[in-house]
Amino acid sequence: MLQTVEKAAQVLYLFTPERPEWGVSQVAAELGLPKSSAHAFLSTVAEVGLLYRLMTGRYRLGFRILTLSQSLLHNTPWREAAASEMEKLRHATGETVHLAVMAGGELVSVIRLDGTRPDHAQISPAGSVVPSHCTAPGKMLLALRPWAFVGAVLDQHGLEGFTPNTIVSRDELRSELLKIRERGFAYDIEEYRAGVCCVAAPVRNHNGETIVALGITVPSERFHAHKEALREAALAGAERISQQIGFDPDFTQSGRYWWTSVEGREELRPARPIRSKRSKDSE
Amino acid sequence: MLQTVEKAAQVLYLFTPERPEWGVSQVAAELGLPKSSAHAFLSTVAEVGLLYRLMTGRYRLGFRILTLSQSLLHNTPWREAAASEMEKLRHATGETVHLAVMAGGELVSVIRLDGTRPDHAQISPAGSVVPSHCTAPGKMLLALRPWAFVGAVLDQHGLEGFTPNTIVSRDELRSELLKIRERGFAYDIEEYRAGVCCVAAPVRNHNGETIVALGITVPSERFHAHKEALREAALAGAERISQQIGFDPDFTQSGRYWWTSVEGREELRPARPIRSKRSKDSE
DNA sequence: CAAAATGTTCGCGTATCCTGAACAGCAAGC
DNA sequence: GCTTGCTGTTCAGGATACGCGAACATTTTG
Repeated sequence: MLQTVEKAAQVLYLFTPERPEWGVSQVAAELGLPKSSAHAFLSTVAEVGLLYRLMTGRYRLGFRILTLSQSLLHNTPWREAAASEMEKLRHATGETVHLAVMAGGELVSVIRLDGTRPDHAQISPAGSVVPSHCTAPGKMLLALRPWAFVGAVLDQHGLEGFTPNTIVSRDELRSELLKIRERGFAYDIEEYRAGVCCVAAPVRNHNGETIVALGITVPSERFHAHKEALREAALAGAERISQQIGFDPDFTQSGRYWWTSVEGREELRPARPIRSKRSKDSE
Repeated sequence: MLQTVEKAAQVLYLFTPERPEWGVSQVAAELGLPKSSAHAFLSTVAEVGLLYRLMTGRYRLGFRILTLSQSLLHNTPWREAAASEMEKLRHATGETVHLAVMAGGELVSVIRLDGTRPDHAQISPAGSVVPSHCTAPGKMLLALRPWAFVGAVLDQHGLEGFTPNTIVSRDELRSELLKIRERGFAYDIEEYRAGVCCVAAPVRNHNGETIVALGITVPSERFHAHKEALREAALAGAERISQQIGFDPDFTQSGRYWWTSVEGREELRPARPIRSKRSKDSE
């Protein structure tokens, strides 16, 4: 709903570190809009301060972003607690440790700690957006959401293939998610980047809901040599974080459909009774 | 234009560190919208990841903000150069030094360095939004914009009074801005916070345009005792920063109306010839 | 100097958003 | 307990505001 706002967000999200500057025509071409519409969007978003207009008529992100960012970090105290636990995990394993949440159907990295080994896995920095269907934390978080949600995400972002191992079939992904849900952890065996694997474990709050996922990312050879140990480390780490921050009231964030199940039978216990019984678990 | 997007931004800006959580009814009451409209806005903005929906139906900022913030900081290299110069200034004066830009008609603090003296002036942290009509950097930036822009800003945000010294009359503000423009610096004599004064100087790029302002904020007694010295320090500091970062191409940010003048006669030289001759210097 | 690109403006038609009223859960209230 | 206020949510009709295409102004390319 409110497609105008959705499109404005799309425009905003075009501004990445790799491509920080956009003009009207470029935006129009990229999003398939008429130039005049692109102009209206850029102009309006700039007017409210989220973009800044250069003299040339091109645009960059505006400093009002900084304000929102401050507000966000200020009321996310659990970040620090999680970071300190993750530091221990990095020290123990020497590998790259990261924490991610889902936002807007994609995976956003919240904390990244690079491994201490010289050949630690390189992953994208905190704040990055990565697809959810081909990363361990992404699949972990998808697995604990109802299929209706997963379907909506896939409709919107598709199942892009990055390596030969990437799951690009909906059915295959579905059974993978069911398996992950049952086991309680997720693997990514070179599904996003060749030569890089990852294990992810869910961080739960006191209601058993999973909002964020912890991942340990490791170069393939070493990953396969210590698969079980890494998995246990991830699970234990996620568990410790859960205990530390699970009762933080700020941590009860959730999407629209937390409690419903993947299959339709197996059901997650919600914190409070379900209110609307929107059982159109379509597709 | 695009009032839908504007309202969505208004909704987003409600989420401050002091008030990080909002429900549908609260937003509706605050912005004077029907509940259903507030619902649509919150719901849509959450869908794109800029907000996050709690289980209770209340909302918080979403982590997609983090992504934008990363992009912004990544392509704002002049922050570091400015910060190092400001550090020198803090060391020399012992006072609180800050740097601010205008975004969405209000003043956004980009860098804040607390003074080293035990009784240094306390100001709001980086990322904060403060009014522009009653702060020294705000008035400095307004003064270098055409009156049409100033008028639009005042129409939108009004002239709220914070202390007996706050300028609340449009005419009075106008002559104040003209004076500031002529002199090249701005004072704030307890116009925003009682007992606190500030001097601001413009940071210019190589075209002579002013995008950011440097401020030194000081408790009133000490301010009046060293008024001229502080002013010179601010001007010199701003000048050094200008020379360091003035040629950074990222620093040529500008609004819609940079070049036109306050009065209609006196004219700022633009980098490139003026294109649109929108001379509706209304009001 | 010509030509293709840019950002910008304007007006019309229609799709989209805004609204108000009704619904469903929840938390207190005599 | 049942009721009264409060949440968030849904729906459908009517009016507004958005999106489009064409034309303009300017700059950069050839």
